[in-house]
Amino acid sequence: MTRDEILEAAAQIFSQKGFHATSMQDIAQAVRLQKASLYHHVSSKQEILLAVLDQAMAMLIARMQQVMAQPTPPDVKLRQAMEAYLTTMLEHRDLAAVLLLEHRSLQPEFQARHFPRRDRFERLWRDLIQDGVDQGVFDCRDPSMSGRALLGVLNWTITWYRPEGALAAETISHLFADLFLQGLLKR
Amino acid sequence: MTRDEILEAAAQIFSQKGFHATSMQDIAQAVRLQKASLYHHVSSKQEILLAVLDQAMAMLIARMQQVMAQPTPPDVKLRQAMEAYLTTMLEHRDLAAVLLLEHRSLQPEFQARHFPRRDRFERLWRDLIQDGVDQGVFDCRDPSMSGRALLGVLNWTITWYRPEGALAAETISHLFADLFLQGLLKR
DNA sequence: GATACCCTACCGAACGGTCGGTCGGCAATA
DNA sequence: TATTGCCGACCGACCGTTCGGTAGGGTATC
Repeated sequence: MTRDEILEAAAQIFSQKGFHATSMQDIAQAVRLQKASLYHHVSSKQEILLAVLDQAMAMLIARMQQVMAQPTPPDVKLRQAMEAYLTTMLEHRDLAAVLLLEHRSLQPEFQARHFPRRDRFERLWRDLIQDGVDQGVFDCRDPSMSGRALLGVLNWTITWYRPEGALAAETISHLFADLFLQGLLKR
Repeated sequence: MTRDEILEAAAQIFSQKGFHATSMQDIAQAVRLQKASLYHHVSSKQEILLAVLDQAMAMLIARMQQVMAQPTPPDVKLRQAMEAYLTTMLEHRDLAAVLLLEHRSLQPEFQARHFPRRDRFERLWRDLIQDGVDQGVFDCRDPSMSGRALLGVLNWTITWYRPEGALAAETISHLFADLFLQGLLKR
């Protein structure tokens, strides 16, 4: 039994029942250990949550920076970023769900460590949109608010997406990208 | 002390700390009662949650049906619906936050009662978009997915909006409506 | 080859504390 | 006298965490 296996199991149960509704007993049972044995690998339940959050952020940041670093036109880059973000999230739904919905269960000292990382990540999106505006490709009154809208569309997906559903992550990301770039109105 | 005051206080604390992190003690303290006294007004903690969810749904449905019932062009109606939804949500942030984020803390029997109502509500949005497509005002490949995107933008607002921020609910709703209808691309 | 030692992984039992919820009774009102 | 609203005391269950101990494999010493 490794620490990573424990984190993975914990993420799965956290994403299903929520952090506070999950007991150390639940996690121990999932990895077929006694709950006392968990403390050989982790120091507290809060530490598990923080580690899961860190893992999720690291994965998303790595995947996004690949896209962001390319010298691509803003509209194409936005499409790529959306696809990268959505596919990564939906491939690791447990991690993503915990990241997006359970961060408020962190104790304050850990939140202080986590929030700056998250803010830096969200700024990537805002900057991407701002670039598009500066280069005359995008037209929008409030780039910061457009960024929030975009993250809303993408993040909310975690609340309704089911892998057995008909649509693949790529398909969804294309539909969302078309909608977000072209708008709903007929032209 | 009335039942409604208890529900209101509970909603506020639920929205702040989450359902499972909130104790009956917390709620009692907020309304300056002893914990035992709460049970004179409500039958269980779960019942409080269900009541709060019901209240939130009822409020949103009432407000939305006013807009939906009008014989207005789909694009205008969509703008109005977005504004109605967002202003109602942000005026009653506690209720809305519990509705959107805590429904999974409901015990299964109560979820079975709640989810159909929520699904019916979400179908209102999808139908509105479908109407727009049928009337040739909207252009979209997958109305159901556009509805999900729209609800994502709107619902996610509850996670970042702070009333002391610069933007009023109406302003935000107008920005989102422009973005959603026209798209981000310059034309 | 036998002995002593240590380390990793694990477990059973128990800790203090908090949880949601119950119960009998008190005081005010009608 | 009956009812309503409230409270103090209490319950069993479960919580996260700690502790002492153990099984087993490696490893250095004799």
